[in-house]
Amino acid sequence: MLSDKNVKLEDVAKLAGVSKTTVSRVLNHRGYLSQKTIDKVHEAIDNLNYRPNQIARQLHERKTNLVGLVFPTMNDPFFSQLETKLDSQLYKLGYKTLLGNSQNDPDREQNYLQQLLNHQIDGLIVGSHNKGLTEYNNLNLPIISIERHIADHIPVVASDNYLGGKLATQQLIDDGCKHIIHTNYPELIASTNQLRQNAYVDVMHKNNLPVTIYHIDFDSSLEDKISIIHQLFIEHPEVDGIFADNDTNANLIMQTAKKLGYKIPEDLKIVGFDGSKMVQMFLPELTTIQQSIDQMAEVAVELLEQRIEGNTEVKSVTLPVKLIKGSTA
Amino acid sequence: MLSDKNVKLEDVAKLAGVSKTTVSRVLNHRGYLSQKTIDKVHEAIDNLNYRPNQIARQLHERKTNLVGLVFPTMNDPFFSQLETKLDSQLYKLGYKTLLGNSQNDPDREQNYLQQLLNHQIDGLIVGSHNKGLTEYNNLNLPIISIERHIADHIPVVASDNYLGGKLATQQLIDDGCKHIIHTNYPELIASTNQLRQNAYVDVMHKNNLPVTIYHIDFDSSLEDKISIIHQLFIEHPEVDGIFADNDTNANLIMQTAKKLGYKIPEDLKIVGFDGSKMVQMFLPELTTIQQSIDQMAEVAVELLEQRIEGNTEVKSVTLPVKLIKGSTA
DNA sequence: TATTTTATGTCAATCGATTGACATATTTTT
DNA sequence: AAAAATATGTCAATCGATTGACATAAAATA
Repeated sequence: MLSDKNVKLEDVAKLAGVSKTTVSRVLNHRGYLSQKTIDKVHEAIDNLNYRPNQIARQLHERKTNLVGLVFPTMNDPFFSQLETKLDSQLYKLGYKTLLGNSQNDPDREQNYLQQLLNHQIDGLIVGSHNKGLTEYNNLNLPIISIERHIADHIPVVASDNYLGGKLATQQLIDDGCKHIIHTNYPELIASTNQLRQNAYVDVMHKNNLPVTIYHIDFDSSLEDKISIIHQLFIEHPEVDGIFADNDTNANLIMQTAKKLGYKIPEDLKIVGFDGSKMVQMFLPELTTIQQSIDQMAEVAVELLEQRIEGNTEVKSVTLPVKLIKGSTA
Repeated sequence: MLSDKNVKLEDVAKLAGVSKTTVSRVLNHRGYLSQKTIDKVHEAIDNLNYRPNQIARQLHERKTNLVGLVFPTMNDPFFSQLETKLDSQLYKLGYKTLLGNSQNDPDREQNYLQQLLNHQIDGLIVGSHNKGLTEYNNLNLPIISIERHIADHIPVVASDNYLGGKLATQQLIDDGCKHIIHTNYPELIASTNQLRQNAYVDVMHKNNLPVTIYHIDFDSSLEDKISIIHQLFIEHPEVDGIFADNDTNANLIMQTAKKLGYKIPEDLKIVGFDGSKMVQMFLPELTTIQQSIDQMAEVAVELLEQRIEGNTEVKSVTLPVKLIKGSTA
């Protein structure tokens, strides 16, 4: 078996009977070259199974074609769809994806970030939830954020969360619900989830309905989430509508409600948020606010590319949402 | 804002008033050093926000600490859980993850593979479904495969698929099913899915029951999958049990069956395969064969590490499965 | 005081590919 | 035949960090 790793440009040159410079010219299509030489060199490359060492090339060009992705997890319908699409879009532009899933652990996120930077990534797409990481502020690196405000100069790609919250709440009201509860994260400062909640509060107020919010931490265990949901039903047996901040929680709420004897949608109506492909597949009955997840990825990569190209005037982008009508509301 | 990208070791040396060698010694803890110098250097590093260029370091050490993952997609419960855990385990060993999701497109997989190799990855973990890619055979690179046979010398980490198929089929038989259909991929040559099917066939034969298999391509569209499932019910209205080769298909089968008026489990019993966390969450009622997905990732990373360390005697590993009893069978 | 040990510096090579400057052949075109 | 275009080579520097060889101090120990 030929060992690729140790074959270098020089070996190709030797075998083809030409100079290093000529091989480099063939590889990079520069200068004058005869067809004969080009063929000879390619033949040698094939014979030796030569592969140019990107590391050496990158060192010279000071560009790695590596983009880091920093997200809390991949094992979630929303993030897995998003990262899949990001990877796919980056691939089209010739970038490779370096993972940095932080599991929402701040230490780990910071550490990941350091490592990604050490790897000389050309850019970064961030969608992690951690608060208080100031590292991002001082980076001299193209960054795009998804659904999260990081720093003033970092463009954000986000859904029209306020509209989403409005649509969800209004749907429940139109369905005749009087006691509508909203679930969301406990810490919303930097998250665009705040807008979903704001819309809920505004619409409820406008309709003179009572506002009730339960906090479900994104990172807490399944058991803890279910326990909070149980508590919700115990403390508010009158609830007849729930607007969950994401589909995963909507699902848990549905399952818990069914166990407690609620009939959906007769006794209780539910609207989720996200509308990922996976949830559409496993839970098509869920009425939800669908984000344009794939489009978010497309736009994020476009913006990042612009930043990498040196454009400093990159603006944040808001994307449309739409209500997907299932049978739960 | 201090620009990190352009700060190099030499700048640190200059600011600290020491030589490049001394800075390098501080960074790599080599040779004799006074505390005073160490402090001075660290201070300069902090002031300049210096970060050693990994590319340069890697070029010298000929090690990148990068591991490539080649899988068909991330937007799938099984693969997303697997890749999440792989990333997490690799992280613990100091490796970063370079993504290569092929969408099961052979050209793309080959291209990805080339690019990963160009990036001088230290190792590769493969779980893609593509057949006929001979590239893997000639690579002088540590590779571990997951649930797929690639080449004789490449260790495979896989579940006890035969046992899984046996448990699933037996469960349906124990439930009194007489007309049990199995769904699986059309091309099983390299896939360990073959064993699930073999077990089904064996158990059915032993019980003198008729064998019926439908092929659902992993990569075909949702519509095509559903269409095949529809056809299944049209051609075999007598079916009373289905053993699906994965939970995603089991889900589609359930949904289609319900639409056609089947009651589950009264009229039709279903057993899936995979038992990922996400499916457990969204479809807890599904009876399924659970693979030890997290453990697969753990073992794969362990084996890869051994290969990277130079151990050429790395053996394939088979992991246990267990039947998770839901309400569908 | 003589001898180690500790602390730091200088210098150059290395990792592998790229590139600019320059030289020297061939061809091809006027 | 002269001028221009084409084809290749040599050489050295560069990208940034690492390292070995060697030199030279200063501090600690015998």
